[in-house]
Amino acid sequence: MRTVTERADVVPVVAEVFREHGYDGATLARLSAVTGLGRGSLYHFFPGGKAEMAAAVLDHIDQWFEDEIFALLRAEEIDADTGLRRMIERVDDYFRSGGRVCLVGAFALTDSRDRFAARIQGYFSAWEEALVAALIRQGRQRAEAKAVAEETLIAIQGALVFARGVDDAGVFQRTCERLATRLLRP
Amino acid sequence: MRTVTERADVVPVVAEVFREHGYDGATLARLSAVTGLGRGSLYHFFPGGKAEMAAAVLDHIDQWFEDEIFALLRAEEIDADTGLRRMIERVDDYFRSGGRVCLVGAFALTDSRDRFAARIQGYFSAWEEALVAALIRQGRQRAEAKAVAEETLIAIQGALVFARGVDDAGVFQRTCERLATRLLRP
DNA sequence: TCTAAATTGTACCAATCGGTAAAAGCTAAG
DNA sequence: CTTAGCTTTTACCGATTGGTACAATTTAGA
Repeated sequence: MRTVTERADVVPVVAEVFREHGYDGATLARLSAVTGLGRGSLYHFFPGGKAEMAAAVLDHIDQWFEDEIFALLRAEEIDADTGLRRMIERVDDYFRSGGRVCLVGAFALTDSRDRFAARIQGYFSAWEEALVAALIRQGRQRAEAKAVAEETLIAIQGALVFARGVDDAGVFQRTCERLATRLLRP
Repeated sequence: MRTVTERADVVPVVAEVFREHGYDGATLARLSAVTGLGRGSLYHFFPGGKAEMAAAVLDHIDQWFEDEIFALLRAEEIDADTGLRRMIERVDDYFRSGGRVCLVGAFALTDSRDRFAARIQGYFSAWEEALVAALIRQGRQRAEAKAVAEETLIAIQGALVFARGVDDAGVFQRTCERLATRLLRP
């Protein structure tokens, strides 16, 4: 091991601070405390400060979804239904059945959206396009596929907000079940 | 007029600051600037400071939805379908077709939820219950009504997040149209 | 018009904000 | 063992944070 701490190691833990507190609520003091790194070390890894940390977190999330979900939906060697079923499973797992919030969705709601507009838009668009591809491979018309994909992403984001609002994990699980019956061909 | 400025006058303008910037992003400097009131005046109307302002805003929103939407859904003298149609119209109007965000939803996503958990939960529950009442009056089974109501609130919240994320007002309008066909009896 | 209360402006507070500089410590290659 | 470069610590910066105290002002009722 060349270094005790690597930038790659600190990104996921920094991500949870942004996820739970939002951009403004993620103070350097908290980021420092939770990573165990002093301000100096933090600025060594992220010379751009808070903004660069948040950008790195968004890139990290993008990459995770690309590898674990989008690729699955696009892969020709995987049955479309199988890909869609796995997407739902992994999404349910990733968001801990609604116990975890979508960092990108949370950023989209406040004025932190303006700062990271391109990354936020990229996340949603990439997901939507991958979903459309799978739905078309399933045999659907492009128009129907686009509508279903949009509905799906809306349901996931909405379920995360609603589940947190009423503090009920059941909301997200019921949504995942509904999505399964709506997405999978009978 | 007894006073030039009343607490009731400042709540709506303060609300927009919380809506656009979130709880942490709504600084006293901004609240003071946008209301035209100095810190002293702000603390005269809201001795509890920022937390009391946010609480007042949440109460104000609660009241608006109660008067303009929930009452409509519960009123026995109004046809259930009519009430549901008007709800969709007023929601579309209130959220400016997705150009405006749900303050309660935004609060639910960060740790500001803990501070205002009861009010946030109350907002969502009241809406859901009013919706269920209208759907039952429409002739649906309670179980189906609950499922449709939950789906509806999820769709609204999700559409607001998604619309802002991809910066496309069309998202919210399409969602409203979908809701109309799903909620109204043919 | 006088007075008491409601309202506002000014000045201030400690704490924390994001960010910086540079010395000190550590690691791995030569 | 030296050295060069990565990493961390420590101390610090000015600006801004939420909040307070209180005098000055305005208002409404007698």
